[in-house]
Amino acid sequence: MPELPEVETVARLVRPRLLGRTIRGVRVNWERTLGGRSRAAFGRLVRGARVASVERRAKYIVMELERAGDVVGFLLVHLRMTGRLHVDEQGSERHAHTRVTCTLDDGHELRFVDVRKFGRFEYHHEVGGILDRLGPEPLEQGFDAEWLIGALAKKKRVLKPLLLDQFFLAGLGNIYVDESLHEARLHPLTPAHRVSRAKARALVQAIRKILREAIEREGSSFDTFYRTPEGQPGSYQHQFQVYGRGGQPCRTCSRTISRIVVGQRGTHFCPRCQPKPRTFGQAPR
DNA sequence: AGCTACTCCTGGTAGC
DNA sequence: TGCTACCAGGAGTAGC
Repeated sequence: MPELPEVETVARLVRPRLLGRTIRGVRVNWERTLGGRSRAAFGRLVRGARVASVERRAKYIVMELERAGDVVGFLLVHLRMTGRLHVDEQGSERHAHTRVTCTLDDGHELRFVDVRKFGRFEYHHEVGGILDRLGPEPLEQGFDAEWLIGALAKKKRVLKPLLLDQFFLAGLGNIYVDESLHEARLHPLTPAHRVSRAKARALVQAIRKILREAIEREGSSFDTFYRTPEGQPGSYQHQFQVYGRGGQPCRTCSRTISRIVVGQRGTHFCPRCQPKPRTFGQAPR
């Protein structure tokens, strides 16, 4: 699933191909991808606009659109499970699951391909209302041990769903939460307010390290879905310590990795490296 | 506040 | 071989 490292990789690769390009035409093959706007309205808003910037915020790719030098709106792209962005030559073979196509003024097309149709390719006049509500970026300044210690103390939720919550912390998904919790040696069911200061510090370091390494390897590609816009798979999946490794030995201690379900999500951890905190699972006394 | 369940989707695969 | 049933899951929502 595309998470922060995959989305960052996509943004970096499409940016130089889109900056300064003007969108000449739009074709929509699956209207729901537009997030509620009609094909006609979407086409009207986007046609003739020029791409002024391509950035990533959380798991969104955000493109500023301008007309006559003024920013008039944004394309907000979310890959969800299986979304991919391609910039291909016009007339080149089109992927069967292409949902939205924007023809550009340089003979290329921006194509949004998405097998499972969960992804979104939306136009918004403003994005502040959406993006400002999200939690901090894990690789930027607002995310540090001091912040996390304070934030965890206020929450009674368990770590796994809390770290998946984009309003708490932006960008993590199922893979990198499991990997980060293993790296920090924290059990996924640990209540947030019971995480020690030392463990919170370890978690900050773990998240930053894992995301940086994953970006360096251009993300993870363990199935046929995620590819970089160059068509290349990422390679971080070879570094997985726990994700998708239920029943296999832990690479740290050789104990068998457990797979449980937490909040409808497959959750992988090492019972020895990530022991349960003392007081739960036992009868209160 | 925070939990569960449900929805959106389709390709892959297990089981027969 | 061909069929059915089930699974994966990010995010939004409803209900408790």
